[in-house]
Amino acid sequence: MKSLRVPEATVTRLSVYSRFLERLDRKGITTVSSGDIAEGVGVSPAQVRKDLAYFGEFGTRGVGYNVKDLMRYTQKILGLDHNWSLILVGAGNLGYALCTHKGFNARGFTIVGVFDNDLSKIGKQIQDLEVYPLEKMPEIIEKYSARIGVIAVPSRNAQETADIMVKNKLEAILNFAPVTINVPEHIELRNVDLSVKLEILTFNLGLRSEKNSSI
Amino acid sequence: MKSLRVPEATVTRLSVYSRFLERLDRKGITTVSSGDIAEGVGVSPAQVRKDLAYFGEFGTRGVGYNVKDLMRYTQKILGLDHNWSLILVGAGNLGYALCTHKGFNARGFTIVGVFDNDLSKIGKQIQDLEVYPLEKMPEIIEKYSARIGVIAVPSRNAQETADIMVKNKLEAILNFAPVTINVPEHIELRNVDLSVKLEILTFNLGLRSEKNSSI
DNA sequence: TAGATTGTTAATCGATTAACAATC
DNA sequence: TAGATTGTTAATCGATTAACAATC
Repeated sequence: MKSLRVPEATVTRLSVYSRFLERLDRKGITTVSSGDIAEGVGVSPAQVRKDLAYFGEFGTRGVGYNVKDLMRYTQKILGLDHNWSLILVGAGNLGYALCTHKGFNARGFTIVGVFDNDLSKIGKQIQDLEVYPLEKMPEIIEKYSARIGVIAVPSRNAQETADIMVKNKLEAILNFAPVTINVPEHIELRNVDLSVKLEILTFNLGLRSEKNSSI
Repeated sequence: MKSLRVPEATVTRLSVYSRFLERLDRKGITTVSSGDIAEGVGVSPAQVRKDLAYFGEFGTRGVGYNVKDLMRYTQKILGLDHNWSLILVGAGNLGYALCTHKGFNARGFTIVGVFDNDLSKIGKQIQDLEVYPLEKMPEIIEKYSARIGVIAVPSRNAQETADIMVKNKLEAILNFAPVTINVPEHIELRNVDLSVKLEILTFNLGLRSEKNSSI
């Protein structure tokens, strides 16, 4: 597996390809072409081949790709060939939702600890997890070798939560709070903002209304 | 407000600027420079000015931008100057979570109807919303002039749900199911995949381990 | 006026696409 | 072999950045 600068968009698409391949595999389909994948996920065939080319040669000229093999390759590339333990901070509505969300487990992500400093939440049970105070974080991280933290606290507490995660040696953070947080260079940080995509929709609906009204 | 091809990344950043400006406004700060915004949200000052330039001239040379004004401009551009009614299909864990999520309301999005075809879910109460059967969708869309639908059903039901939304004249769809769905050209569609960003993190952590092991 | 910061142009950078030789 | 599809190069396209004139 080559190791060079891969566009983040490529990694995102790889994740989509991976899911598509899983579906084909479940259907019992054994071979796909870049064109099939492209059509299935809504990109160009050249894009599919180029994305894969960052990581190696997985196909057979004149034939296409073996579904099961390519599926496993993409999963391996994305790090989905083994389980990941997640630490989650914030036992509010969003935190609760993320804990009960089955999509994470399906991709090999397991939330192994939920933390909150709100006394009214500590001790509560979320499925088979008990909400712990933040002090218990190091212990759980150690126990499950967790490397990734998920922030599901209100915006005003997001930065301090990130700081604690960094102090506790987590290496990557997924932030659901709609606020910019700062972490040292060596920490991987990504934000998921649940309403940004909605705002893109409303932006586009707005553009559309303008066009109509100007006719 | 000019109407030209605006990069989607610009719209996404605009949403981030908007939130940052709201925060400054709450703090009572009245003026910002592109450099301040850039530092606050982690982009370059040129990027900030360029993004704003798609929509007009909002600043004063030598001075900067008026926080309150720019905040309102960005909100208006994003369509956040008025409320949007959302229809949600899928009353499972994710659907429940989205209904109880306060972040939507904070940005002017109100879920006005929750639908599911699962008999065990119909009639249930999610906060002040009752889960209705899908047949009731046209009525609710009409009543609240909803234009946007949110898909929170399992992947296998996502396409049919989208089809129903299209048939019911919704104009935009936000899809939380991790599957590619097809809609007519004139429908705005965006996907939110809760684990894609996690996979980018695991991809990067994987790259890192490789580097370390190759030392 | 001097200092600061915008708005905008031109240069750079990077990603996507088209095209085709390689090859099954 | 003929047909098909990959892997890869070169061309295109688009977005970001640097730089600076405009101007408060």
